[in-house]
Amino acid sequence: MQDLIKTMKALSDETRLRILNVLLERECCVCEVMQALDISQSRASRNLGILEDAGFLTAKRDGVWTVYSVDWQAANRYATSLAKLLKGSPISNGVSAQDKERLKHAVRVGPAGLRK
Amino acid sequence: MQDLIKTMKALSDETRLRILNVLLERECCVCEVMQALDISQSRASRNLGILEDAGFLTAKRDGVWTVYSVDWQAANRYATSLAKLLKGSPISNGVSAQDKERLKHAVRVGPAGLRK
DNA sequence: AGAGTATATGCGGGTATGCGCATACCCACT
DNA sequence: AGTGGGTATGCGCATACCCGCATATACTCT
Repeated sequence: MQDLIKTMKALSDETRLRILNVLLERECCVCEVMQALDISQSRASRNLGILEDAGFLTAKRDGVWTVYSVDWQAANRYATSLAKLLKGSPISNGVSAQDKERLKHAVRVGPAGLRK
Repeated sequence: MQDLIKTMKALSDETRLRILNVLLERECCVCEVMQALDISQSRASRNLGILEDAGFLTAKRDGVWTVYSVDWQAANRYATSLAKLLKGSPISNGVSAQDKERLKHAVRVGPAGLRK
């Protein structure tokens, strides 16, 4: 579940969505991204790093440049797994299983009702 | 693009993913969710509201209870649009279009290089 | 109307996030 | 080795987020 959260967090920022949008066009080094989005160098670098850490991008060194490109395979994996989630397949996870177990015994009374 | 960000933000929280997971099982009122996840009432209510605002849930009043259920149609819409995004279809948006335009003129030089 | 219960929300505090600035790091070239 | 340019990162600040507590609101029943 933590991986899924990291994935979603990576996609819930405008800068990073714009980066992804640009990288879908073609692979870029940091300085190209900063020019395309008209943002600072540290901002570009950091957000590229976050997207890479989340698994959406791969980085390769090309001399002085670090070239980032979309990891299509991983992106597809995320897309399909998320689609599956939203179409009804529940999260297979320890915590989630506990939740569902407790749900079986849950009744329509709130905190006050339970206090009795 | 702001909608997409809101959608992703809604999914980037453990509590909300657990709620979604439980609601995929069956529709629930607030007090059932708080029991299933063993969380406080305000926490359950607030996060249910966030998921509803993002479009994943619909709420209907049933007497004292507010019953939340997954909006399958909307969820499917999100799933497919995200899948499309990750499979290469760029974001159609004013800002993103500007970015791509600037990308055409971007070159492999950084801030120092541009200063010259 | 009044009491009781379920849900929503204002408020304050702790934590996480995103950014710019400055600087460290890394690589190529001389 | 030293210099220059591209990239990563520590730090501090402003802001956003999440939560619990207390309270307000909504609904039902007597």
